[in-house]
Amino acid sequence: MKNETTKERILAEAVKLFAKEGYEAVSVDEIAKAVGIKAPSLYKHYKNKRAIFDSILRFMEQRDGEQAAACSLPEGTAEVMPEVYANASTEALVAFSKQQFRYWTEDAFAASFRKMLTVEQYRSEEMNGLYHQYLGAGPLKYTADLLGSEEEALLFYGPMYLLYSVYDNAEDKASVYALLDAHLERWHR
Amino acid sequence: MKNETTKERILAEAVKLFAKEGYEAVSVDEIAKAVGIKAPSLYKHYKNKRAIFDSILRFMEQRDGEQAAACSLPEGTAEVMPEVYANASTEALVAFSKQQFRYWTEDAFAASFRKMLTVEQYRSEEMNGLYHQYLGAGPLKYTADLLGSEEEALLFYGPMYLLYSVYDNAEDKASVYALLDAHLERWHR
DNA sequence: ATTATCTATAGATCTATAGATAATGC
DNA sequence: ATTATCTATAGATCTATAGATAATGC
Repeated sequence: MKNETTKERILAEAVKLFAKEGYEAVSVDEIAKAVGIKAPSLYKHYKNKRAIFDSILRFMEQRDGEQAAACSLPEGTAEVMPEVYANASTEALVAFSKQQFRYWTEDAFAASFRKMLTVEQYRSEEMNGLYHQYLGAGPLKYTADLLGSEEEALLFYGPMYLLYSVYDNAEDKASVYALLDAHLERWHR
Repeated sequence: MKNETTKERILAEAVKLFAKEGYEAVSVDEIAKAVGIKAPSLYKHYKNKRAIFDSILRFMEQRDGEQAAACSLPEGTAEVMPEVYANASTEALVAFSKQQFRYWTEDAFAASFRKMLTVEQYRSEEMNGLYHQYLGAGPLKYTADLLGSEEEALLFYGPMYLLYSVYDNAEDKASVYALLDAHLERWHR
């Protein structure tokens, strides 16, 4: 693969630590140790600890934009573009959901980011907003718009949302993917 | 109501702060301020900061035991007492689930405790275990035992689990209870 | 007389900076 | 010559204790 820069390694180690312990509980010394440098060296790459956190948010924002573009699903909300939503098939929703689940579980950065948002969600309005945008009310609303029913959306996305938690705790990850597939099967027949 | 002791007030304020910020991010000074005393006074009631946290866990453990006893639902697992599980009706599951949801949202201590476990779940094996016991794999397994199907259990509990998150973020709490009721309706007809 | 609170503070830890030294690029 | 790292450390904050003072119970 590509040679990661120190700046990138800091981001990767920081998001892992923030996911496990929460932003405040992680010291810059811990991050530095994980990267294999001394704490003051971090400050050559980031202005301060908060700048590392902010970079994680911006990095994810960028990646999310790229991914949405790559899988050609409508961005924006139903209000903005109702005709696109009306035309999207349930098949597409199933395929998209499966991909999203794999992304939030298998992609190391995304998985850490998801946990980080989970543990930071109550600390500020901003974090609450991002949590729901990426993982909570956001996907639920998106699903409701496509399925045309909030109750159906709950039945569709609720189990997926719970499976993230099951996945994180599962020894046998394959069995969780099997459960997800069985669940999603219900919607394309 | 009863006159709360300072020791109880400390517990109540601490769980609120731990829920919002996470254990490590909360200083004993913050807890003391919330209670309306100076930090050193806390140490007359608890040996140290960790003892406050531990008391929260023990208090919840006790309350959970009491509640389980009060609503006469089988404790223990299906392996231990399969005949009891087999006889329990889906009606009872619906009623119990509705009660559980109200407990974890309306009861101030339980709601804070739920959030606290959410933000502490990745920090240690113990916290991961408690999170799943109270909110994740525990209720899911319990439901699967009663419904006799893991997939059905996902459909039943997944939406409930997601609604906790929706509830926390909702301005109109009543609409969330309406959604929950509509969801649970599916299982008793 | 005992218990709860306070002020003052020790000792640890944490963020960030200053300035020296080593590594890298022209 | 510039950039990345290091050591040393200032200054802030945090947990916990010591000892004085106020409040409460017999």
